[in-house]
Order: sequence, then structure tokens, then C-alpha cells
Amino acid sequence: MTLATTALVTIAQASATTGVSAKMIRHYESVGLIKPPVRTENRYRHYAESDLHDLGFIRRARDLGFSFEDIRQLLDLWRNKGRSSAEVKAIALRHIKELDEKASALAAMSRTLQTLAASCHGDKRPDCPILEALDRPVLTSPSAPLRGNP
Amino acid sequence: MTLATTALVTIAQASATTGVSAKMIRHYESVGLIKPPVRTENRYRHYAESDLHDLGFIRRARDLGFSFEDIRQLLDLWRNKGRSSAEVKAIALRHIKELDEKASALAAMSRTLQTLAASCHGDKRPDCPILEALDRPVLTSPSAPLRGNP
DNA sequence: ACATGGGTTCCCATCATGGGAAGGTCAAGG
DNA sequence: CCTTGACCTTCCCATGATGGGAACCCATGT
Repeated sequence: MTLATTALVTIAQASATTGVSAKMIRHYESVGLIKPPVRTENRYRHYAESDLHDLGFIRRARDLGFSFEDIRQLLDLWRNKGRSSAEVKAIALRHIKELDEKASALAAMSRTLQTLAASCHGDKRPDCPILEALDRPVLTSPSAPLRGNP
Repeated sequence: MTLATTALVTIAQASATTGVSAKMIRHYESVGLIKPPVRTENRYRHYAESDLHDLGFIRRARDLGFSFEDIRQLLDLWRNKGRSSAEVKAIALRHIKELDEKASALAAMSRTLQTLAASCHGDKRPDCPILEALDRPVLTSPSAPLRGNP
């Protein structure tokens, strides 16, 4: 009830307080992720506290790797007091799965390369198992147990 | 010495045998990653075995997450018989570091979200720690030891 | 002769982000 | 009053790797 005249701030100030670049703030507006803010006569954007909240929300969601589409849905859910937490959780769980899959893929690449790099002497000699692996197929064999002389 | 008339193949055949899409093959050519192949009078591209090798090399390098720039250097090193394996290994080690950093970042996001999701009941009730975390700052506190009633 | 299945070039889209140009606006200070 | 500098505005372009699709040319089989 305390209509506290919600101090309007410029886009640069909004950027500074939320950690979202001015460029991105305008972009979020253009793709409909946030509501167009009020404009002064000069056509300058001015953001109210609720706008700053949304921008902070978006930045934190992005820091967790959510896509624009996910964020759009999360923001809608946040605003919808009649939401069910199950909806939110479903989005989060799906995203966790995607994150884990990507991380696993990167880790697999890293492991393969580590194995190859470990057996590369890394000196002036030209022969190198890394290049050999790229040379011909049969790569991606992860823990190829070094049978030969155990 | 056996100049084996290196059976020239069309772009579709090259794509099929190397696993690189025709689209990408043309793209690699346009950015100078591979040499322009010979053309028949019809302007059709025709690939020799050495070209197929390069495409296979590129695909395997891409499967390991190397960037175009890295691949360019790796291909140059592969062709350069006077290379030192140290150069190859340096590229690989740098890339491993990048892969690990990205994987760690994703894993951190996943962990944070897993923690939040674990404490979200995920039913019809609207209150949800995930949304609460996005609501206000002080997220990214990983193992916030649940002091309160131990 | 015409259909089909390649090939070719060129443009556009993705996803999130930034760079930069060209121009309008405002406050402070000489 | 006018300049300077720091904002603001819009619009276009670029990234990296990949794909979609249009519009058009070519080759082969029935």
C-alpha cells in the first residue's frame, strides 16, 4: 500500500545494479522477454524497481544457463501466484539433464585428449599420437587398455 | 610411386564417407580450411583421397571439440613433417583446459540447480525454492551448510 | 522428352552477445 | 551562449558451427 514512488533509473543505472548490459536490456525488450519500460519525453527508457527485479531474475537464470524460452516460462510462473511448484521443478530438471549431458560430452572429449596427450612425448620429435588419432578412424575408444606389455 | 588414379568422388560421396555434411564441406572450403577441390567442366566439386583424408581429420578434430582455428593449425602441423610434437601437445593441452573449464561451469550450474530442485516439493503448491533463488541475490552459494537446526 | 536426383550459388536463421556508426539530449563549466 | 563530454536512441553487422531453403544448372533413366 505504501506507493513508494519507485525511483526510476536510466538504462545505465539499471545495467549497473542488475549486471545486465544495456545492450542486452534493450535486446530482452525487443524479443518480449521484459515489458517495454516507461519513456521520458526524450524517449529515454526509465526502469522502475519491478523492472530491476525482473532483470536481476533474468540474469540469475542466465547464470544458471537457462535459455530465453525457459526464462520466459520461469518469469511467467514467478508472476503467476497460482502456479504449481511441479511446473517449475519440471523445467529445472529438464535443464539439469541438458547441463549434465553437455558436461559429460565435454568431459569425454577431455578424457580422450588427456589419454592421447599423456602418451605424446611433447618434444622436438615430430611423431605424435594425437595427430595419429586424428589421422585415421578408431578414435573415441576411451579407456583402451594398454595391452602390449603389461 | 604407385600413382593410383585416386578415384575422384562427388561431394555427396565425400560427405557419406567422411561424415561431414556437404554443406559443411563447402563451408570449410569457403573459409580456407580445406583446399578448393578440382572441378569438372560442370563446376562440380570432385574430391581425391587426400581430400577425403583431410575431411576425416577435420571431422575427428571437431568431434573432439576443436575450433576451426585449432583445426587449421593441427592440419598444418600434420602436413609439416618437420613439426615438433610439443606444438601439437600444446594445442591439445590448451584445449583440454578449455573443455575442463566449460565442463566445470556446467557442472556447477547443475549442482546448484540440483540442490534447489531437491528442496522443491514439486507438487500443486506454488512455493518453490527455485523461484525464490532466482528472486533475490545470494544464489551460487554452493554447499551452503544447512545451519539452523543441526 | 521429361522426371528425378544430384550439383551450384546465395541468403537467412539459429543463440546470446557485443561493436560501432550516426545522431539526439542533457548537465556543467568557460 | 556555446562547447564538451557523457549519456541516450536506433540500426546494422559480427561472432561459431550448422542447417534450411530458393532458384537454377546438369545428368541419367524410362
